[in-house]
Amino acid sequence: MTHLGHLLTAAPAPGARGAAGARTVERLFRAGQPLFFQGDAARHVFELRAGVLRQTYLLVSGERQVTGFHFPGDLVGLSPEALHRTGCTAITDGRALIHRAEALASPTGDTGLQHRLLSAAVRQVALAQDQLVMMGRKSAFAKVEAFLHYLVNRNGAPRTGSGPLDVEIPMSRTDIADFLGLAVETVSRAFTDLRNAGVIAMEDPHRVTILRPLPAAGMQ
Amino acid sequence: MTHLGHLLTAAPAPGARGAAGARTVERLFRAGQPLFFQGDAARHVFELRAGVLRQTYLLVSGERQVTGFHFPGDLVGLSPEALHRTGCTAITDGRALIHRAEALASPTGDTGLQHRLLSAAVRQVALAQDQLVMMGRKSAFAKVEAFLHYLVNRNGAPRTGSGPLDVEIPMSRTDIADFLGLAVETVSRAFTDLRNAGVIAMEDPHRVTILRPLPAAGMQ
DNA sequence: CGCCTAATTGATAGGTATCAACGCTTGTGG
DNA sequence: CCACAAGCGTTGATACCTATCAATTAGGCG
Repeated sequence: MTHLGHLLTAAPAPGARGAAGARTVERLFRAGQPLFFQGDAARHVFELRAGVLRQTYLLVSGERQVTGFHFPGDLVGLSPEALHRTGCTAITDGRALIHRAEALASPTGDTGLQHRLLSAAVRQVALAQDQLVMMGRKSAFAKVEAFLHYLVNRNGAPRTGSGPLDVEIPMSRTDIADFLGLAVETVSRAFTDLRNAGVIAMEDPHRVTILRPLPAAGMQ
Repeated sequence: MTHLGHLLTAAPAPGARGAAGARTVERLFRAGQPLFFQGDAARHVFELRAGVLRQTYLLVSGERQVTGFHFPGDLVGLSPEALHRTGCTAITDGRALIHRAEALASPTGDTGLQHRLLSAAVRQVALAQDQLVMMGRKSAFAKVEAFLHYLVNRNGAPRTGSGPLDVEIPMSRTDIADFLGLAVETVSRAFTDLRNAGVIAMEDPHRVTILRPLPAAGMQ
């Protein structure tokens, strides 16, 4: 896998209403509001500036798979087809830049955006792989443990060494369950077990403190 | 998600030893041979021409997660970091074009390759999502069933309507197990159950025939 | 031939999905 | 202001499924 991460940081993001004109607009959204639905025409790419998004895949059986959560800095809405394969909904209030799809592939388009796009796509692959590793864990306990690790990394935590670490959990237990392929009750029980085991403290369901360092996700 | 799939087909692949010079070389590999290891410097991107690859993520606990299988046409080896996050091994004999990483991001580089690269990355995201949906299935039976569906789609099968369909399964039961997050025995039992249920016929472990149409993976 | 790996089948214990009930908060309407 | 409904999170009981250990068979290879 080739090193492309520097592209994201090297290319400055264009202003929402800058010289680029009407190609890019900023949009505010509120918690619970959908950004696009599964099956919609994929005409825009969203550059998340604030807030948390949930990407879901619906099955004919009615089951739901959360294929990812998105945090500020993520580019969302890429599709290999003309239609969205997944739907995307806001978990919290936030805002995003909306880029028109035409600017993405055309040679006359924003090459800076194109590079960031490639970088974002490569990063999305890596994040999906992380999720696969999470879901591959045998026990529900280990899955939720890995999920907390994932949250810490994605939230851009200050990495305060080995001390206690507060973690915001903006999504619901149901979202976590559909993310990890577990039942809601199992996720809830796993949190309780983590608390009883002294790994975390739980002030409320959406705010926990990691007391012991979590096991490393992979092989260093 | 923006429509980018046409880029892959629109841009002709450069010849292995064409005018581009020594930037791209072709490499033959044999079954079992590693293309790169987890932790290696990510200096090349592999454009698979023939054969099947297995991408794996090793955990410190010794567990292994297969993060994907690759088939001809795939671009393999992209990484958001300087090092490979996963290892890649050949399951069958095959061959691949090896592109140097420098040509990928530089403005003077092969723009055709860059576009194919973006398209491939977007496709990899979609494939990883498919895998997530597979792993999210509750029962082992449904997981293996979805895996067969996945294999049919990825092999570029002729799609002969509703008739019986032969499926090559180049990977081992262990690979499938680590791919789906199951135990080897469970995968083996699922195949047996599928045979007993009349869904498939199994001439040998690596060659099955789908007798009944598999349930659609998602929501159309 | 003997060793090794892969695949399969059996038996069992353990984990998780499922059904059910409860407390809590939120929001809505009387 | 209060009553009620609805959603979310948690906990309990139980049946089912799967991981695990174990044994067997078949095939490849030195």
